[in-house]
Amino acid sequence: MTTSGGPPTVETIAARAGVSIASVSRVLNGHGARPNTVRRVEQAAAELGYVPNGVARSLKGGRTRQLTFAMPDVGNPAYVSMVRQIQTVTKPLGYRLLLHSTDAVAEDELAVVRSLADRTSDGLILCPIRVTDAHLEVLARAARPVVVIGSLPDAAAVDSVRADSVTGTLLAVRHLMERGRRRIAFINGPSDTVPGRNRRIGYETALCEAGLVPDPALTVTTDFGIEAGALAAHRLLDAHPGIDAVFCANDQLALGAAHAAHDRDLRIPDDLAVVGMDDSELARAGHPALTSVDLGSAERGGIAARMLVARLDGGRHEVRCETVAPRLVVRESTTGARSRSAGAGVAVGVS
Amino acid sequence: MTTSGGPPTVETIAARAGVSIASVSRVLNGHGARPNTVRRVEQAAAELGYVPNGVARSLKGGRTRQLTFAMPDVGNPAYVSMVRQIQTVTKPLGYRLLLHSTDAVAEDELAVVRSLADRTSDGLILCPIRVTDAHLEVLARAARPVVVIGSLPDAAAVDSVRADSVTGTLLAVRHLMERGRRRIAFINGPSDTVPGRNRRIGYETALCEAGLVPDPALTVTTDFGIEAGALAAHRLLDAHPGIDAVFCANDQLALGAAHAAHDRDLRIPDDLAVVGMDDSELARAGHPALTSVDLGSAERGGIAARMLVARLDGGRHEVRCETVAPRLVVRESTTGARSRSAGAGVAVGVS
DNA sequence: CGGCAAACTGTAAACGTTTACAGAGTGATC
DNA sequence: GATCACTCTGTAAACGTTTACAGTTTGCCG
Repeated sequence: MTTSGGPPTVETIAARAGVSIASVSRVLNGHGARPNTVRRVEQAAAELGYVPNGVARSLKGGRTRQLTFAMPDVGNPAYVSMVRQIQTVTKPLGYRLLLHSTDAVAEDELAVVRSLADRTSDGLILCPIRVTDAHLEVLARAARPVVVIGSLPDAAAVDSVRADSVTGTLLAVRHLMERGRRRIAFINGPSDTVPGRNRRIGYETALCEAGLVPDPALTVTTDFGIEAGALAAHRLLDAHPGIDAVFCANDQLALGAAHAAHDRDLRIPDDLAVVGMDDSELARAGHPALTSVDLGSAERGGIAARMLVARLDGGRHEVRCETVAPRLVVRESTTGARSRSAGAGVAVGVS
Repeated sequence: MTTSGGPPTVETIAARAGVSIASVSRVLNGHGARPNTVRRVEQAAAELGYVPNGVARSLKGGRTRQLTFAMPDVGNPAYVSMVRQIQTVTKPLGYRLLLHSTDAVAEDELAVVRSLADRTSDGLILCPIRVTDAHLEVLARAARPVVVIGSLPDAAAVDSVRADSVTGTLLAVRHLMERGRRRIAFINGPSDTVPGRNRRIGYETALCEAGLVPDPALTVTTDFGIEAGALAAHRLLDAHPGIDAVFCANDQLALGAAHAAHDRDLRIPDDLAVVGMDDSELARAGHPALTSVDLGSAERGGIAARMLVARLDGGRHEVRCETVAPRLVVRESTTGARSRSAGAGVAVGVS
């Protein structure tokens, strides 16, 4: 029996309205009750400012209406886009979002999947930095539904939605070649990841299909960041002054490369064309604005959220794997046209 | 009695270990137990992969170890900085973070404070867009501790941490005047907010203390955004070609102003100096890099998190209100010096 | 060996809500 | 008036964990 010291409970309301706790629950949840019972319960609840205890509801109902989004670093604009879209999908359905930064630590990714067993979250959307055997094992035994944003082996019985970095990179490098570029360098991010490898595949494929032989000296690998991109570009331009374009693994690196070009009095794109990836706000920040590959971060977030909600709604459908097609958003860093609508860009996609 | 269909419970472990459910709880929570009891319980728990139900723990223990962070828009880099710092403080203490975007809707802000009454969150950090009487009323009756990031009236019995937009704006405008600028325009963001008003106060104060009379025509108000900043700058420069500097309410607006200057073949900073606010990554994205006021977003997030945790640890101390001092990070958009470390900047603060 | 204190253990209740099920009430039909 | 079907209501139990309290066990000391 509750004491009078804490917030009102169904028992407090029942006593005040002169009905049972079951009637209180029925009235407040819209089940059958006589008009007189409804009136008395609603009046008592309003007078006492009764708010049902959500934890107790979760325990009895077997779900919390909370979803977890686990990603490497919320500071990365791609994940911010996903957060926004996940909330756009799930908030109207009454879900709350728990945010979990794994700090790109694989063990933390495993731990968050395992923590589903404590029942405080109804489901999980996970962006792993890479997928190991350990990932596949904990995912197979996850206590609640999981959707992975990223590539999974075909045998993995987990819903997933992924980007297509290969095609995105192909779009970018082809675009550069259509514009006459022949000495195209590549500044890759961390490459011991699926996207890192796919970018390299796309880069080399685009060169090969144009009859060019990829020169390993024109590829450098670095951590993400504006300064890191500038350093990498300086290194490339020091060693290979003839480079006429550079494709970068994200917009931060591309901005850094653009800064390096400016420092060397190279005009963009006349002397050096620059392409980024992710089409974040950073792509529109510089001058000229960056041509950038939009990998559909927000779209992936939205699809993942809808997949997860479908699973939670009792869906027992086949394992789903969707790929979001990339788009090349063309701006002045490759076209050179200067106008008042500098940041808008023209999108080129695969359809 | 639990059925055998769901995950193992304390009762399942107790039956397997041949002890009571109380002994299971005691062993797994490190309370007194005989070695033999410990061994049998731990073995049974390990064999069955037992994970305690977090929701049941929360109900019995009266707390969830979840904190809510409510802010207008996670897409704003200032709030991303806060999220990261809040997690840095709270995650090692075992707290999970619920993220709530209010979409700058005041009624949603009120609703999230009220939702504390459902007990699913132990506390709240709230970034209101403005503080109305309704805010003060729901905050006064909040069912769990709240810390506000923003300015509150002195009479509000709520912990808070705020920026000092007045001083930050003073720093920026003084810096421009120290560099000989006399026609300083001001592109403000939404001004029906406390920060919006404080920026205007700081701008006008700085001009007055230099013996200048603020010209209302040199101040425009706009929504945030790169494109919005460019439009505002074009309007200002069309009407007042003699402007030699522009101070902007955030880095997006400042980038837009810089684009407008480039479009008009105005050199930065020779013809037009530009200063932004927030010192986000955007400030380092353009060329030249922006001088920007760092209002200490991350620091405010960290302080708010520590205030909230102190309250949750039973603290009954006086209401706290802290102000984070701003710093001016000086870069090439006002100094003009071009170098290889283009994005680093030099910080000027109040100490 | 007996007494005492400390440690351990199991039973019952609590946390707050929802709902199955049995019983009571009501209205319609024969 | 009796019967049947439907609606409403209250009691008890469930959800899974923690812990107060009474009883039992163990070890030490005289």
